[in-house]
Amino acid sequence: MKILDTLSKLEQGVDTSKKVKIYLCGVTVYDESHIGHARTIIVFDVLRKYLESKGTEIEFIQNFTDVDDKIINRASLENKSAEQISNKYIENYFTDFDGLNVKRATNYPKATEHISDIIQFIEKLIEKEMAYSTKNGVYFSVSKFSDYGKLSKKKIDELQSGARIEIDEEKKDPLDFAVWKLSDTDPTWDSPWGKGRPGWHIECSAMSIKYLGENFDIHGGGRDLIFPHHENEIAQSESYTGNQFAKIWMHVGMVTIEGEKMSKSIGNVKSIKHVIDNWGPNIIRLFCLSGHYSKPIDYSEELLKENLIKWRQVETCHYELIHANNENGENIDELIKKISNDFDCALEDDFNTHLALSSFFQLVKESNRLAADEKLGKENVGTIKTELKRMLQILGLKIPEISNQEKNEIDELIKNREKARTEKKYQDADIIRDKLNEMNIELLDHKGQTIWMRKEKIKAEK
RNA sequence: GGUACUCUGGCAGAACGGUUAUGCGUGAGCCUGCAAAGCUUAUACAAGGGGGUUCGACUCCCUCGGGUACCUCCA
Repeated sequence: MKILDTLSKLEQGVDTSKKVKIYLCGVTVYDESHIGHARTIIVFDVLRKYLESKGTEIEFIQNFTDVDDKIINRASLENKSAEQISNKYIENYFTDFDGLNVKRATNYPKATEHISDIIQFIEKLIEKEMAYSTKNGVYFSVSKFSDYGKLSKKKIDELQSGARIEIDEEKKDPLDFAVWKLSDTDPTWDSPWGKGRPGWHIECSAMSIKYLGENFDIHGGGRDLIFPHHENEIAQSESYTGNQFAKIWMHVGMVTIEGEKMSKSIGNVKSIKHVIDNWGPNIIRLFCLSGHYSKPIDYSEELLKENLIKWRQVETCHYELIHANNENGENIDELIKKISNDFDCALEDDFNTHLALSSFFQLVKESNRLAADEKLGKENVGTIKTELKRMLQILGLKIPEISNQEKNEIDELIKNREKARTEKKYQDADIIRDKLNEMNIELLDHKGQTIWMRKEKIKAEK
């Protein structure tokens, strides 16, 4: 598999013959997760599911930033401890992402649980004279790291002319950033430099190296993290180890809302709760995968609706396959093989989920075409089913299960409707159909048989 | 202002230096007792503006313009 690396700007191969180690910068737990978080996390979810489906072992580490001024502010605002706030939003995170059918990471390390690792990390930076302490805290000395700016393609002298740099007389250079902040406001920890808390970037350096080693395969996150977060991580980590940090930097584009950027001040932040409630997990996942991961994607009713229609086709396909029993099926093994191969090739080539989705929908269309032509024979159903199942699994899409009891009930009602129809009692037949509709069951009248489909209820559809 | 990314038909979104993307939408048809769903078929002949390289550019280069993100410990 090849991934376009932000640092080298080249497509770099991922060695999938051995365990692949991935570190994803997760969320700062001070508020609800939104559709932007969902996109990044879903992209990485599909990446790992694809690699796992190929038999590659994945170690997937995703952090929670649970020390941050935003958390502290929120805590004082709500009269709670920082821990209460972060715990609340961690719990919230899992509710949201379980709801989106995201597989849990191997581990979710938290900054607060790695303070000693962080202190040890900082000590070594000081020892190497890459960091120094002042009366405000410990700072990383940017000028000592000659490659500073290599990820974000920024030049140090240009950065210095930036207007928003805080004036801190204690710092040797305005670009230097805190790795340890001295503070008396909780939460605080003791350190060789005094009571305080870690800076923002240091946790990811310390934790990624702790769990994945000095030189792991993929480091990911949203594009907005390139600077300063990932730039600083590189500076700290490579100073610490003396080696190359992540092999590949993979950054996911932003989600805009109806063409505008998503921001609290505009008030257009779409929480995951909101989007799941309105569209359900499958459509959100399709939406998040509908563009190339590196490019921005625009959240709009129109696009969501388009994905809804596509999802309906998938549902139809699934139920047609369940009921398929035509006598003379068409052999399409070769075609399925090609679609399957195209799907994989798309993902292998810089993880192009949009192209992979077109293969997926091609499979769905092909299957639905055969069903319409009554050529969905018992022999070819197996091939399609297997392939569909494989793709659904990788994409993290799920068609809800139905209990046998419910199935029997449905079959019974359909039988009654068929009876009414043959007797031309159409009013009676329609009453039964309406009743089934209320159970979210739609009927499909084929020539020989009526089949039923449980369509996911989508609030936004009405 | 700087840096990065980006700009393809009504919308979304690909490939490729010379050939139809594809999907949604829209029109027509099939199926149906009627619907719904599904299927078939038709439809866009597009490349932000301007230059250049080339026999030929959507694809390479320059330039102008639009968009998005970031520009530091924190609004």
